[in-house]
Amino acid sequence: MDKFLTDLIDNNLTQPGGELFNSLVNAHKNYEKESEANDLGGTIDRPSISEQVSTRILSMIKSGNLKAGDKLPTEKQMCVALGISRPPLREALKALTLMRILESRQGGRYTVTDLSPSRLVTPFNLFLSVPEKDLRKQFEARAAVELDLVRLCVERADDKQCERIVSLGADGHNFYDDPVGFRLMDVEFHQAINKGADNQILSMISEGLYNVALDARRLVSGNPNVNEISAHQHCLVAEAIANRDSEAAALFYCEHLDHVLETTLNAIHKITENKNE
Amino acid sequence: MDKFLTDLIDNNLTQPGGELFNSLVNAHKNYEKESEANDLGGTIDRPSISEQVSTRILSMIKSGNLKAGDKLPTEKQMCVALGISRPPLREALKALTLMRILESRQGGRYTVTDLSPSRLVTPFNLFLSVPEKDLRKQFEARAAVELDLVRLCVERADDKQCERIVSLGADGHNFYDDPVGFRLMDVEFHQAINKGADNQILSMISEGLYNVALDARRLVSGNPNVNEISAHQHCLVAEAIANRDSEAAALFYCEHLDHVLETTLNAIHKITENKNE
DNA sequence: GACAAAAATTTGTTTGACAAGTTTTTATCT
DNA sequence: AGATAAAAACTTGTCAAACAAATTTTTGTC
Repeated sequence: MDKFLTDLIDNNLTQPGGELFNSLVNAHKNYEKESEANDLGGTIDRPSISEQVSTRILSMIKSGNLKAGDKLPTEKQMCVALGISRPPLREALKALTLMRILESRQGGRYTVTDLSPSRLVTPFNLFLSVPEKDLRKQFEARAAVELDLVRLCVERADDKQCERIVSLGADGHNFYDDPVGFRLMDVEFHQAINKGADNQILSMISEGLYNVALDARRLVSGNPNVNEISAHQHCLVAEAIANRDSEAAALFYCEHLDHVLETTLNAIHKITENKNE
Repeated sequence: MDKFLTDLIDNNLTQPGGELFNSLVNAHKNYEKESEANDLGGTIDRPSISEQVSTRILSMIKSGNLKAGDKLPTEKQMCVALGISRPPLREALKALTLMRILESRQGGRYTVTDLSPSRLVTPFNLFLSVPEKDLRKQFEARAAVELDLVRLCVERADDKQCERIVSLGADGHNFYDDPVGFRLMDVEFHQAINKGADNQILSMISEGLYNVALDARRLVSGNPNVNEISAHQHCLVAEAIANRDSEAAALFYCEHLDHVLETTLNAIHKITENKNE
């Protein structure tokens, strides 16, 4: 654990921001001199300590000095190592916590999360939060991303992954009357396809879009008929993937998206009608 | 400005997390009673104040109560409005600052950034911009999104928009030796296509991916030969769009992406070779 | 040696203070 | 009266010390 502290202070000096952090360690005590020492016209907008620390920790994760599951030293230790006080350090730590890069519990220590894409999507769906008016465009975007994921899945998934997709598709028939169960299965099904496609970036985007649409989906998943059709379409997609038929898989998936969109729009219309009564 | 404070406290109660925040406003003063009042088995892992505040502000941005460019009240005002002390509030504020959602200057106030995808993606190119293996996947994702944008553009762009795309494509020939100018033109060209496609969600994703790749692109855009080929491909794409030939446009765009990917990979290889010397 | 209670440790929060930069006000001069 | 510069007020950035709440470690007992 001591190793972390030394790394935190003086490692990766070649990386951008390294020299900046060195000046940080010397703190602001000799700050009057810094202005003339830093005469290379560099940092006009001196970043705050919390920013420097958080980018520092991020760069340690990037360079592999800090891996998923690692425990950080205590706040006190980091404070004395960096020569700063607790509030700025905590600001940096909490910033990384909000980004789902670190986790903390009162009494315990800060730990690095698994850094899985599903965890890191959170900020992405910030600008994906769109009113239901744009539901069609939302599904247009999903079609672009997810159809490509399906095609990639056909191309790359191994037999084991195909099996899982088929089995998840078949599972859907058991959840016609169980909205929560059906949604959970649905998530699993889509994630299995994403995993088979083996492109984290696209998966991340897909998950973000999926989560945005999830509120609306809650409206329709209570309908057994809708679920039955969805389950059937899942099976068709799964079969096509297992048969390595890219075109068919994309086609069936497209139909599935259309179906979900239509039923969602219907549900929204019904609700707005009821409201107007 | 007063409006913000009232909104911050008691708006959007229907949103998830709303009731949680209400209990926050009442603070921990009557915390002993909360345990029996909160008997519905709810929050076992009580999120920290800073987390609650930051998600609160985020939800205000999502719901439109807080728009780009808005100034926040002072820390003091927010503290008394929420009934919390400065450090937790600052932790929340700095977390959003690190995510490029807020900006702050010493002495000034916190302001909401323009919330552009290029800004919000910055903290994340940490994870995406690293190894060249991921570069291919990155371009795979771009292909999925941008090819669809091109197809939509062919479908929806009016004549005026087509003209602009063609003219921007032709402009490229003037910037073979001007890396900065060429990149600016490149951005305009892509944005013109995005605008013609008329799907904000896909445009945002595309812009985000584009900006992630921008660091790498800086490496190659200094090469006049590369720029010449790119400009030529732009023209082909623009022509196809103007002719409403969806297939051709997608094909040429695909070639363009391949070309950029290849030249970028070459540039990276050269750099790593030089490092090993 | 296993288990429960107590102590020490650690994060979460509060209060108060000062430094550094920005904005507003005030005073002065033309 | 209006423009300009100095000064005051304000705001964010940082530090310090303290306590509350939860966890981990130690200790004591059986």
